[in-house]
Amino acid sequence: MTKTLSSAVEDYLKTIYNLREESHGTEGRGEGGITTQAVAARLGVAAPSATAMIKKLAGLKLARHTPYRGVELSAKGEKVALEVIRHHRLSEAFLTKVLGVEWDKAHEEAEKWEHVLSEEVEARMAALLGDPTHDPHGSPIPTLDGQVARDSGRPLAEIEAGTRVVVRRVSDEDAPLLRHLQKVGLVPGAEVEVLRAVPAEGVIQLRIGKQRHIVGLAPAAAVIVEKSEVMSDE
Amino acid sequence: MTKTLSSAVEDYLKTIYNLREESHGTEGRGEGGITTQAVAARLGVAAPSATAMIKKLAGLKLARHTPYRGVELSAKGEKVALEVIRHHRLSEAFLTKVLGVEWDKAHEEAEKWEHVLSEEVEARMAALLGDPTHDPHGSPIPTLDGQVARDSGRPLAEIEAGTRVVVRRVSDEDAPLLRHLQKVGLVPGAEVEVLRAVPAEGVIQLRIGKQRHIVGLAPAAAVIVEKSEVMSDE
DNA sequence: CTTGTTAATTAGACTTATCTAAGTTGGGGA
DNA sequence: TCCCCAACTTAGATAAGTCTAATTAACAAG
Repeated sequence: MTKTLSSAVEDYLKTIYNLREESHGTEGRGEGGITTQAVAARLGVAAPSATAMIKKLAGLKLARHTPYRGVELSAKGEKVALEVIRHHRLSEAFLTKVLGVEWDKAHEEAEKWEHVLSEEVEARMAALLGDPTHDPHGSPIPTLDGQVARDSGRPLAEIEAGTRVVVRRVSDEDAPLLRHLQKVGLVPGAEVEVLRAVPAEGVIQLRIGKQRHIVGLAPAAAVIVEKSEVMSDE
Repeated sequence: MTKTLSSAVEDYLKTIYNLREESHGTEGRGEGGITTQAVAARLGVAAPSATAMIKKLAGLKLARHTPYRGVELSAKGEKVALEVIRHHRLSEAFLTKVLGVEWDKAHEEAEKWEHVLSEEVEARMAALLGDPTHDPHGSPIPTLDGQVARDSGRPLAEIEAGTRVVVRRVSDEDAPLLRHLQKVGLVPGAEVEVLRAVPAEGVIQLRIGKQRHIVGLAPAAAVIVEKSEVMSDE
């Protein structure tokens, strides 16, 4: 019944899930769901490859496909996607916390680990880490039964000047970007004040901790923050 | 230059290397090297699949192939094989020591891990484990520069009655066998006395530690032991 | 309501690794 | 020496996943 799925299938499911999450601020979605080209671009494959795989996923009842309209995961597909994402994020946490791998390298390593973790090893990793709820980049780790903490927050790039915020999570896709963010201190938990936005230059001025930094809008869009008026429980 | 090799290629190289090691007590070797069918059998593939891959390895200069005569690794092929085996045995050690995975399950997990470990993660695992020289089954872990401690020893099945030996290593291929060996205490380091061989019944009587056991010749062939007259340095 | 552009799909080919079925080859036994 | 058989290789097919080139669909702009 639980036939083993190929890594390729797992990668597509994960990608479609992630794109759906991200696109709640619209982009890359038709009404049917996620765009073929968005999937292809994220995975670095040609569009026809994505079409072919999407049709395969539909055949496996892991997704629904409306030709020319987009793709959407079925409940079954979402379940598999969440398992893969759990493996990925647990691996990232394990790689950084236990093995001391750098932040920016953990993602690509986890990209490989996520496909080879048995349920048993996954459970042991989780236990060893104390059942973490978030990975090192601040993304929530789905639970065994598929629950995902849905964090609120907005991209740092959209915050009005004069606001004080705290960093919740950063995108883990881009290693050079990640190194930059780490260097300036834009890591989960950091306290930040938006001093001034300079749209003409495409940059914003920030106070990060006690330091002042100027960062571009692109990196700032990859940083999800939350207002820090109320001293929250963290 | 260092083009990435497929898992399949890595598996064949590892298998040819392992068969060569084991066949120093002859079997499965033609003079040219390792037999096609030995490779096919070990990997669980049909003979033509092995032929095809062996020809591919020869084309990649990873092995020499004399048709109808057998295959032998080149220096380059052996180097790759040793890297894969290092990954495999480090993973076994890591899985049992750090994650607490059972002896008999570690092998199949490592079978997957060996193909996804980056050099960096490998190094960190090795450091965390204190640069172990042997895996949990007693097999030597090749060093980074390709040195392998060549342990002496003979199969327990061939030891004369009345001899006292110490277990050096056991084959890691077969999980049920491994569980059996663990149950009776035939693990690396165990002290054993061969009490009597009963060839007619295909069994031998042993004293393992303070317990007496009767084990079959098949399991006994998978256990490599060394005479323990001289109290060695371990 | 036609048209043009962009996205999506189909068509057809290639790669890797596998299989079964059908030849070959090498070496031992009569 | 000849023959036979097991082992090996060749031939041809299949399955996954990818690609480029060509076609088709959606839809916004005239």
